[in-house]
Amino acid sequence: MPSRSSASNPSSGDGSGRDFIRDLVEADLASDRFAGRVQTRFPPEPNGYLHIGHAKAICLDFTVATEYGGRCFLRFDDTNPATESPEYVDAMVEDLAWLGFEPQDIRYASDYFEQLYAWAELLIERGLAYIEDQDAEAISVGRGGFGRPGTDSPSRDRPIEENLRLFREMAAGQHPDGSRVLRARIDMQHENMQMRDPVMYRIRHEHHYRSGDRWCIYPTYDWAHGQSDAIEGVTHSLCTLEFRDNRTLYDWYLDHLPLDELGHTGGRPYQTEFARLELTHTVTSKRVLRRLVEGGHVDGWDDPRLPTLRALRRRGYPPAAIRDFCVYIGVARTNSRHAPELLESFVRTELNATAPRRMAVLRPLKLVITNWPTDDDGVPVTELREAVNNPENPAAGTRQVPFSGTLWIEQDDFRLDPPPKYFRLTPGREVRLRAGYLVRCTDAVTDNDGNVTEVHCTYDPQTSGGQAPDGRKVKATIHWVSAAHAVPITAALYERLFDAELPGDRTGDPLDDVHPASREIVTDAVAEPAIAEVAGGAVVQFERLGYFCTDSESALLFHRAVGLRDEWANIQKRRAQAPKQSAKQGSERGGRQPRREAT
RNA sequence: UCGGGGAUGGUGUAAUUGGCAACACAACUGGUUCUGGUCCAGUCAUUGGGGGUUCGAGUCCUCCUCCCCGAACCA
Repeated sequence: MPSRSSASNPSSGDGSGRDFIRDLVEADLASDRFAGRVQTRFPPEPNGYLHIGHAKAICLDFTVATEYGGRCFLRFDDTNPATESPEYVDAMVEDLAWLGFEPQDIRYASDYFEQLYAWAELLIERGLAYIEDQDAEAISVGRGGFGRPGTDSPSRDRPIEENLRLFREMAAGQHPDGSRVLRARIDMQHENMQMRDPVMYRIRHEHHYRSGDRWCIYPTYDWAHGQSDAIEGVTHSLCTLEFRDNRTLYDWYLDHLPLDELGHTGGRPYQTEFARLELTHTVTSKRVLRRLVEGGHVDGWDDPRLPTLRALRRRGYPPAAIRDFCVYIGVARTNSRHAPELLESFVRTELNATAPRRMAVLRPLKLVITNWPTDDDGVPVTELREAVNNPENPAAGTRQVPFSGTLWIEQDDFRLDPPPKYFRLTPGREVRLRAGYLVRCTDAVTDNDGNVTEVHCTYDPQTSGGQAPDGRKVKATIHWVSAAHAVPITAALYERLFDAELPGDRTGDPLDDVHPASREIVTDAVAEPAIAEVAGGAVVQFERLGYFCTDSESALLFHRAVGLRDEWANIQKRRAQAPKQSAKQGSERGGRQPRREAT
């Protein structure tokens, strides 16, 4: 797995660093199609927040450009004033920077409205566009359907002069919303629905966050996108698979425009499609995300359970992990859905190397060392233990952790009646306290209900280095926090927001699959004193528990980014389902097919 | 129904373009270890189905099956 994190060799699963898009770019370079230029763009509509799905497109657009010495612009595809706003523009710029990409320039499709308008008049003059009087429904009917040709609109043969006059009237605000549109005059019988006289302009008497009230007609996506690419000098216009059919139209528009006037060297841009990134148990649809936020299912657009980039940031996912993930999954023309675990594995890989270690106890159980020394006043001695900050990185140094006779340990780390393969503390057994001593459990105190309230141990003063002089071994090392020095913290533990692999697949509404207990707030957790030095937004590893990110607004609130791999949890899981499995096989008599864990 | 795209293990991505099916995630086995973490070693697919061409097919031909996208004045 070393190739995974070596940024020098971006790979697509096989470590080759090649894919069909890079093949195309290299072929174009070899044939000098664009006079040696490579230029891409990331073109979001500013109507929502960037999410993990965008991250893949961003990584592709930017890395393809930079790998070949080209450039990549951020372009806001702001052609629909009804849905867009400057807040989203700012958020996208910010999130893009956080992800680690810097566009050579920031552009706006709205800056091209004049040019688009001029070109539209040109197409009208050439008889390639006309003003349509029919309403949206009539247009839809006239378009026909799959396997059914469309029919020409009565407006289709309107004289050029009249088209020009009406178009100018539309632009001048003389016609109400929805009364007319400008359509390209292509082919109502075309087998590709996109080519059946697509709409180029619609009337919207609406304020645009950038162009203000200059316009009351706005270009559609298809009429704006390829032309914006051409204006900017884009060479490779990368987009997702569902735009495949739009490509024919993209080319048609560009073929009928005087692009030479733009002055770019090399040929005109062309579109290539790749599969978008989808994750199981996850939803990226803006509509659904909005319902989650507005319906109070999550705390906001940066709730750590969401797939938005700001949520991942708040949760503690390092941008490098997201980038590595995007490079790793590669680009293909096959729709695919990845399990979030894969992303998590990149998060662990990154954080394992970088996150400082600390000790914290989520569910405290009191452990008393009965032979711990006291001073002359009978107060238990406090000793400073030296703990390694990151075993993966010696340069991270060490820190002092106060140790004394009364400690908090994890409830999970003690059992009165240990199940098989349980290595942790139990009466009579000796374990190691991390960075401390070997301790042996002598007995435990229980309350009236039989719950363990306190564990008694003796420590071996000879084992300060963590090893016993006589060479005896222990099977477990557990973490702890000195009770007298404990800093109270709050931890937020997350499960996936949706328990269904494909949210909404069952009932049609993804919200029906919202996991009711996707977040657990642990309020009585404690941590070692050094936790206070951790800056907001920083990520630490709580040893044996996982990676936790401090909330930027609340210093002692920790979001768990991801847990550690947990073999003990797997053993318990297997044990829990084992009886079920054998019962099932017994009753089925031939059907083996060992049941796979569905997660 | 028409057009477009696609199908390789539990999952995802590869395969020098007709030549030993590779890498990773997950899982499992063992080793190392002051984190049941990390690390190391190992196990886990004859490529959707049928037929054909070939010394040789994941790759070429053919028939079939299944999946995704497309009929906004959204992008």
